[in-house]
Amino acid sequence: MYSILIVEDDIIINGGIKVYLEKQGYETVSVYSLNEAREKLKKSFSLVLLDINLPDGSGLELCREIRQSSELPVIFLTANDTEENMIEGFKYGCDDYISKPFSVGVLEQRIKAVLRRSTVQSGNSDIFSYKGLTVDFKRMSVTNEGKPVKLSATEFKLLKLLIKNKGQVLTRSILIDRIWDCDENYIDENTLNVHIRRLRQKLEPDTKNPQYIVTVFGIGYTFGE
Amino acid sequence: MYSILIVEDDIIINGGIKVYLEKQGYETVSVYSLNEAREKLKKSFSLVLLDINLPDGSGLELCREIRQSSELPVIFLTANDTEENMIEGFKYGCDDYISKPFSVGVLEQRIKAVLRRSTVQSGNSDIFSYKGLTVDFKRMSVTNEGKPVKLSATEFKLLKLLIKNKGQVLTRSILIDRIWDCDENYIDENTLNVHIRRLRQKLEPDTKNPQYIVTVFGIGYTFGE
DNA sequence: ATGAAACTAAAAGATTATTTGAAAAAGCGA
DNA sequence: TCGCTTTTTCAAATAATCTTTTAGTTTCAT
Repeated sequence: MYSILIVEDDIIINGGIKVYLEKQGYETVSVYSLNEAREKLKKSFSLVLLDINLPDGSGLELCREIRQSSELPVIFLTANDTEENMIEGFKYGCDDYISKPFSVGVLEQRIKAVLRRSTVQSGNSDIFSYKGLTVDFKRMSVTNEGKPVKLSATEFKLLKLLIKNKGQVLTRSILIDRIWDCDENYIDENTLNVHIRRLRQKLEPDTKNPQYIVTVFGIGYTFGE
Repeated sequence: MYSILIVEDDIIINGGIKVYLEKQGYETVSVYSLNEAREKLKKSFSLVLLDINLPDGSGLELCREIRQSSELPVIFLTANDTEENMIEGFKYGCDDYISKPFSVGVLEQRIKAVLRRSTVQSGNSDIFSYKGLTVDFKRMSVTNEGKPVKLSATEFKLLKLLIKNKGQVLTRSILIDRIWDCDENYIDENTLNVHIRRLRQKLEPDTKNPQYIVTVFGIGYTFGE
């Protein structure tokens, strides 16, 4: 369950976003000023929607404060080009911005995308799990549907690379580069394919329909989805 | 922190640029040939300074390769009018060129300008959305009305090209040039039509009335409106 | 109404992935 | 170190998927 803080002084817009997002299954909290936002931010959220122009200051300010202590994703709501330029100029680490007026559908897409990215980044934890698969990077152990799985060093490296870049498609050449320390004497692409195959045999319940290691035809592989 | 790849076979010039830019706070990597550049480009850079005449080929060649997968800004270093003319035919949104001999100060100004332009133009994120369509260029994923859509490599390339040039009409010959490595053995225009058709089948709610990929009769295609 | 341009559908052609098996290399314990 | 096991690599056959061509149909501008 994701929780979203909506910081927007326009009551109509704020309410509109709130109603829509809640209908989509998000938890939301609406505030209308920087100070209220600061207060609420003592609790934790998955994401902040942040207006730039607020009655008691600029959203940019708040974004900077947030960045000082966390990686909480921020999406700015901008009213015009000037504000967009401000964002560019300030280079505050915002994750995205969206220009008013916007359709709630588009907003939701952006939110999803940002959340997806941010949960990927949180992949610096030592233990990863997805569906029946659990990988402990520190202990280098993998379990699938509760059962331990033995992987070779290369297989583990490959799986780790895919997981750490979950959501992104990794081309074969990138995978090869990263697994076989850059410019080792040339490695055949098929070698990679074979390693993928063995990983699949060990992990996938149905090899013909992989849910973990997915082929992107003509490009490479990606984890999940 | 910006990182700049310097591709220039003249050791003196290359070194001079490197020293100056590093003093200005840029990270730089120097290479002296196309092949070295290709190797380094597996890592990411903010900008490429690219000589035209290189021992193992033309910088234009490399630029084209870069363009196939990204909008990484390129500034050409040209030695004479002939080279400048060659570039004109080549130019793309975020490219620029500078004629030798140049002062490093001028070079830095250009670099700043290009970087500014590229971060503004390339927009706020890798995510594009319009009506029900969302394209995540980094993830290479597309969703339509919330549902994921699987595109082939060519289809994705085509869609990306149209979206990145939203607002202008792309002629068939330009599309073909950019998608099929320029002077591949001649590609039939109908091939392109067929790819467009498949994209439409996958994306358009009503194929007869396309809202995303719009035909401009007698000329080519354009994205949206 | 006409010819040129664009679209469609389906088959042929070309690429790219997967699978398999076997040889080479690397690890490992005695 | 030797022989054994495991892992990795490569090559070739098969399978899956994508691309291009062809040919017929529709749409468009004049």
